Amino acid sequence: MVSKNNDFGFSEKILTWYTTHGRKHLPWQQQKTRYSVWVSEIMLQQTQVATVIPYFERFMAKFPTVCDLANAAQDDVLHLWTGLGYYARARNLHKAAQKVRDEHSSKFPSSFDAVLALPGIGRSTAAAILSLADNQAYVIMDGNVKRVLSRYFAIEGWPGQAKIEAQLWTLAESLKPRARFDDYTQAMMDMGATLCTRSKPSCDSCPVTSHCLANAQGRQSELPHKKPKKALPVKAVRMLIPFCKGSVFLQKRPSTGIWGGLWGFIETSHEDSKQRIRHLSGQASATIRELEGFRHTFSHFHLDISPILIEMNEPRLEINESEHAWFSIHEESQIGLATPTVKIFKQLKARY
DNA sequence: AATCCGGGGTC
DNA sequence: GACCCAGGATT
Repeated sequence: MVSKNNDFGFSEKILTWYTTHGRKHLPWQQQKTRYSVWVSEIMLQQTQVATVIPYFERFMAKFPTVCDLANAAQDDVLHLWTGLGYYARARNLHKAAQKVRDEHSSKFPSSFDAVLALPGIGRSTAAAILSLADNQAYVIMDGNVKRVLSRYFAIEGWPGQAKIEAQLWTLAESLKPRARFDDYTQAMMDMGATLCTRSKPSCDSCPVTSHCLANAQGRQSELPHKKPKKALPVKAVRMLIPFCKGSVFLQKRPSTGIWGGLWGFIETSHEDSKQRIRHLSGQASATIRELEGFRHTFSHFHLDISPILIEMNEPRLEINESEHAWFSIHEESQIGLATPTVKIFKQLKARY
């Protein structure tokens, strides 16, 4: 038996704090079901609460049940995800809903292993769904918990590292309460989000500050240790924009890779662009002009985008690749678009 | 174990 | 501009 870290009563202190100071009015905390909690947890992966709220409201209004989601078209699902990022989350959500429909009689499973087997759900998200929606005895390990525990135990090393993360899981298990697993999960997230924040934590208001090693050592700003950083590489692409009578020509991107499943402009390297432009504009008389370029930064590289407008008299294009179509820039289509695509749409609207 | 996958809030 | 956020899948 591992020595208990909760002799001090860590979880009891956290739960008492939550009763008075926790968040209880977020949209996904009302009429909680495993389905609604699941949708919110997926949206909240690597995404802040304030950003998620309007997306969650729209999503639940459009797909009130897991069955509605399973039966939806992928383009409809991705459309509601436009601008939220990490689009694989939406594709996995859709696939998982179909799995629930086909293998669980449209009822979101309640066993940990069955939930974990759904695409897009890992250990922490499975634990969040089952603790928050069902009060099952699981603890989570998200960015908030990592920060709280890294400080409380003065953990050395970057929490994203596998060894450190395993250590944090063990500590989190050792602090698990005997009941109120739903409140405890929410409380730990609230602690990290509202009190044990990344910068300027409110240690004076913290219910466990008396036993916090970071506080005792005055190292709150140093912990948790930061991710080792490295310089981001720069890539450059041209985006070709065939334009005719208020519509642009887009292609549906492959489901793997960047912006998977979204619709976007034809991308070429600077070297190949001349030939591609000649080929695209050769079908009808066309005017070529460069729009203002801009940089789009991902977590792992910079992308310098040079938009090339190809104004055509007739929407005639001979493209052999599948999944191409014209879309009006003035009417909203029910498809998923990446943020740079939306940005170019806005440039075009200002012009026409 | 390291890399891939976005976009935006915050400082 | 740097950092990071209710992480998981892939390699």
